[in-house]
Amino acid sequence: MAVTDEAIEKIKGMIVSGALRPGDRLPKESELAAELGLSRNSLREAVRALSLIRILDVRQGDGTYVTSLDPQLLLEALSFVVDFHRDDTVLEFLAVRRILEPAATALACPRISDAELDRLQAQLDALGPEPSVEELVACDLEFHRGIVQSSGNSVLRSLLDGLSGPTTRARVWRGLTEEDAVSRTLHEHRAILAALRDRDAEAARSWATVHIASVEQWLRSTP
Amino acid sequence: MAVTDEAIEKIKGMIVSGALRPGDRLPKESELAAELGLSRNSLREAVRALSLIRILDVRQGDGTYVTSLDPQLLLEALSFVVDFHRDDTVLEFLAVRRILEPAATALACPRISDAELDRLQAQLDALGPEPSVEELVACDLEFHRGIVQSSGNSVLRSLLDGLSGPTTRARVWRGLTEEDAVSRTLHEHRAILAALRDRDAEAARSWATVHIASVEQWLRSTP
DNA sequence: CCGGACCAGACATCCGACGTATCGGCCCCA
DNA sequence: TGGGGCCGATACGTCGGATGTCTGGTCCGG
Repeated sequence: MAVTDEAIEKIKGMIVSGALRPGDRLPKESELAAELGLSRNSLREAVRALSLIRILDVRQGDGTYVTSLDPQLLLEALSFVVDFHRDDTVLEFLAVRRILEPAATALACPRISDAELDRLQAQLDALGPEPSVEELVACDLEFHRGIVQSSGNSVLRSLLDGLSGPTTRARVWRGLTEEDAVSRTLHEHRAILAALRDRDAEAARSWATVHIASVEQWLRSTP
Repeated sequence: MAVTDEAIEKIKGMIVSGALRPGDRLPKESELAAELGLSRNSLREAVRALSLIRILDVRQGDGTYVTSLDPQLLLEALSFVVDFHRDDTVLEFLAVRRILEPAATALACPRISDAELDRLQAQLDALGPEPSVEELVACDLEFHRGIVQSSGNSVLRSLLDGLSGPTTRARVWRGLTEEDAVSRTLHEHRAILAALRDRDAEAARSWATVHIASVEQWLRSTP
């Protein structure tokens, strides 16, 4: 195995074993390189790789630190990876969202605060009559994120965040600019909010399912 | 932004835009470095980072290639990331599995082949009366993987694979060595198989839920 | 006491050289 | 002529050192 890969494994080992804990500072590059028995250049490759997936946080002029290792932070890397997927797998991603999102909505039902419901409602109302694709994407993202956030499961939240990042959503909405599709989707958003307000978990779950399924069906019918 | 990060973005852009397609070979390091306007060392850091998450595949003496970009391959990186999570989030991961796994089992119900069912059955039967933790983990992993594989959704498959990798599962099973917990879990495996054989999706889904919930409950009751 | 200049430390980037694995063509030997 | 091994070209792997740039803390003057 290459020395760089060894270094990645060793650093991973130090973190997993607890020798390095979240927030800890690593020895400076030259020392760590000597310690692991490789050159500073090769070590930098390892550090850079771990930095890309948010395991390490390097600050020029300061030092290299272990991140908080929060699920949110780590799964954020998922978003980066998802961006590489080709359009032909968007339906598979949507199918997974169709599983997770209703469940998340049901989980959020008894937990979401009235203030948050008000905020989401206001956000829907703020959308003008002729929204741009960018506005739709941002609104859609914020709406679902707000609900999932209230599910109380940070792994679930990060996963859905990553799976339906800006790229994926933009792909979907780009195809949804037809008038009726947009208005129907926004209507479904309102229905989900109403069910949450009634604390009716089963209705909220069903509306979430219907919402995703309708998007799915729309995508399937238009090549 | 650092030149290396720029390089990562540029290479990502080349792939997402279609200029580089799966299987394509990149220009050699020195050329690509000149093209992107940075040194070979810095470029190597970018390539190494993208290689860690399976976007690129570097072969010494040959060249650097874009991977197949299959969902399976890309989400495989998820497993690496998940390994870093601390034990206190294992319940959140399990909660997500509890959502995904029953759905995957239901999806697999009409699709899984008799041959695959036989294979999984044989594997369960092959487990001795005093299995080691390693054997239990391997068996558990293969059982669920076999079912999820038959769901027909490669994103779902990869996601569950990544979420419940060896590390996570080992953590769970390490706490499950008590006699009755093991036998009960294995019994649930058999029940899931039986439901699949009957092509009873609702029963299969419920057994899968019960299966995960019981593990969850067990973990929750033992600090 | 406060603010700005200064300085040491640590990461960022680059260069050039050498090691090593791979591939493919050339040559030799049946 | 067909096959197999040798060998060099090619490209990644690793290294050491030099220099730039940024950050944080210290020290001094107002």
